[in-house]
Amino acid sequence: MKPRHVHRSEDCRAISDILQRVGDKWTVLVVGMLSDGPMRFNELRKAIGGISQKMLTTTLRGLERDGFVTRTLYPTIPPRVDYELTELGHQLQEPVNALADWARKNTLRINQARARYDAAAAED
Amino acid sequence: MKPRHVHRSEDCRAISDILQRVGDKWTVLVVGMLSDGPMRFNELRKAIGGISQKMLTTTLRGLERDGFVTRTLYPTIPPRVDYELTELGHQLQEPVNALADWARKNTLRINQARARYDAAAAED
DNA sequence: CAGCATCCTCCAGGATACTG
DNA sequence: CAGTATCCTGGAGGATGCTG
Repeated sequence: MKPRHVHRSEDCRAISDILQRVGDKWTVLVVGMLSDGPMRFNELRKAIGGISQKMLTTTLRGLERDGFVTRTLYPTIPPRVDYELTELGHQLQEPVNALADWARKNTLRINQARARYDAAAAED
Repeated sequence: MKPRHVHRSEDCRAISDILQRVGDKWTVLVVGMLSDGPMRFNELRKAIGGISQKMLTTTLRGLERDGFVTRTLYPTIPPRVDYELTELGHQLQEPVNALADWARKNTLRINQARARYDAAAAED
């Protein structure tokens, strides 16, 4: 008696939750950048490009809170802080990359659908 | 010479885009509900529960525009409108479900990490 | 029934300035 | 260098009322 599908409302809400967690503007960018190894704050900032310092801090704190990233402070002068993916953080990348692959493969179809829809909407 | 990883900024932005597209509050709920077959507007509304009529409309229009859903109007009185997943819409579910599975498996670890983080933050 | 129009609230996220 | 503190804006999303 396996559950028929994933369509029960509660299940879908759990899905929605994680997608929203990971679907904000910067989270996957940050995680992606960290997948090769630890990085420092401003190193991340430069590598990502376009992220405000406030949002980088916020995003990193969130990732740290959820156990995706560790923060290591070296109390030198000037201070140095390394961010590194945890095991959980690395695992997260697999399903995210699966979605990314799908996205890459279907970007064209989606854009075509959009163009068609917009053209149809414009002609009346 | 395969691309080393998916960490190029542009790639990650594409990922981020699709995740934001699908990571809004209602999209996956609607898609999930439609995966068994076509549904009418208010049928969806009731099944999902908690969604405002405005957001259901908005979400469905977005899904239609991107080619994930078709809208069929039966000009009866009163009118009847069926929404149905396209092939593309069905395909989308696979990677989304993969992420959902991951989320289900790791919800406990995440919640534990959060509890730990919050406890540590509270004690000073 | 399946919506559009309108108004309102809240917060993600940016800009800027300051600090240990 | 790696942040915190403030202020501000746009847009996601809800509530309500009206209509073909």
